[in-house]
Amino acid sequence: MSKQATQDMETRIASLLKRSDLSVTESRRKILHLFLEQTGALAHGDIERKAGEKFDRVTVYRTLQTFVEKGIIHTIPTADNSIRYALCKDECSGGHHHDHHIHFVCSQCDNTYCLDDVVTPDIKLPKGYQAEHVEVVVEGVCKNCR
Amino acid sequence: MSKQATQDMETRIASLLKRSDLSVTESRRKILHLFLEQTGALAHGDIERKAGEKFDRVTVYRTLQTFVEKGIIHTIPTADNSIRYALCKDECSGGHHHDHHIHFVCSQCDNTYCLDDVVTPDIKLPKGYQAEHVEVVVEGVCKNCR
DNA sequence: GTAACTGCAAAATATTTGCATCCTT
DNA sequence: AAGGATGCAAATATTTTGCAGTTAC
Repeated sequence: MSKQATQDMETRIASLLKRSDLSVTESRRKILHLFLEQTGALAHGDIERKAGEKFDRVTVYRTLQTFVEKGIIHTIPTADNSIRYALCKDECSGGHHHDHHIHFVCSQCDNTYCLDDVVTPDIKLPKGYQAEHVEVVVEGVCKNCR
Repeated sequence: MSKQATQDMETRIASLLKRSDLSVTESRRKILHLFLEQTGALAHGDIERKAGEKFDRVTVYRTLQTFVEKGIIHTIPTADNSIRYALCKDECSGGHHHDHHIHFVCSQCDNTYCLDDVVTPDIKLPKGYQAEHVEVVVEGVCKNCR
């Protein structure tokens, strides 16, 4: 990455954090960096692994929790009980999530993608049920694995 | 419950187990009973609680796993990392799941329902992605909590 | 300087495994 | 009788909490 690009990335990270009233600390910068430099979602374990021995496991837990609360990342439920986290789009920060996109988990490479261009469909519920949020997770084979 | 109804239930349980080549043991009968006598889905913890001190925690783990493998129950992913299990409809036993229904989690009472009458919508994916299974979880307020 | 963040230790939970014993067929 | 299922003990793994030291602003 060019010096300029790195610079941009750091600026972006700092502004993301400040916008959420979070102080710019090393672990937050580093973890946010991991999310920004790749497409898919990350599980807690991925982050620990990618970060090397950089910081404590507890810090990862706390940082992820903070990010979720502030609306910087959101969780993606999957059937195998491993929660994954992905960056929210700009519009949904500030705790107000507008993540009306669907998620895709590849059964081959296990990568998880936010398909931002695919909006969640309207679901017609039986009488009496009132929907607040719809989560769609599609499992299948991704672009790269075919 | 009448003696007749209890009898029917036990017969149904035994036949469900035998159909899946499982021996009819006390813990399997008991756990299956819990699923049959209620509408919603159960988490591992619910089962331990409802079963009282009846059997070992390990047995619950193993029994649930067996039931999932045999297609007697299926898992429902939720955002809070607590996997829930629900009975499969008759048609989908034998490992071949046709659970094309959606799931509903009530944000008030935390109950989870299989809405068998609501089929999962067709999702149009971007070029290159190939869907194998679509999971829809709707969060909101259920019939009983309004 | 002060409030917030981090790392370490340790507690609390959750899940998995091995093995001897018991139960189902 | 034989194979599978269970219970117990214990090994692992995961998540949470408290607190003292450190860092961001």
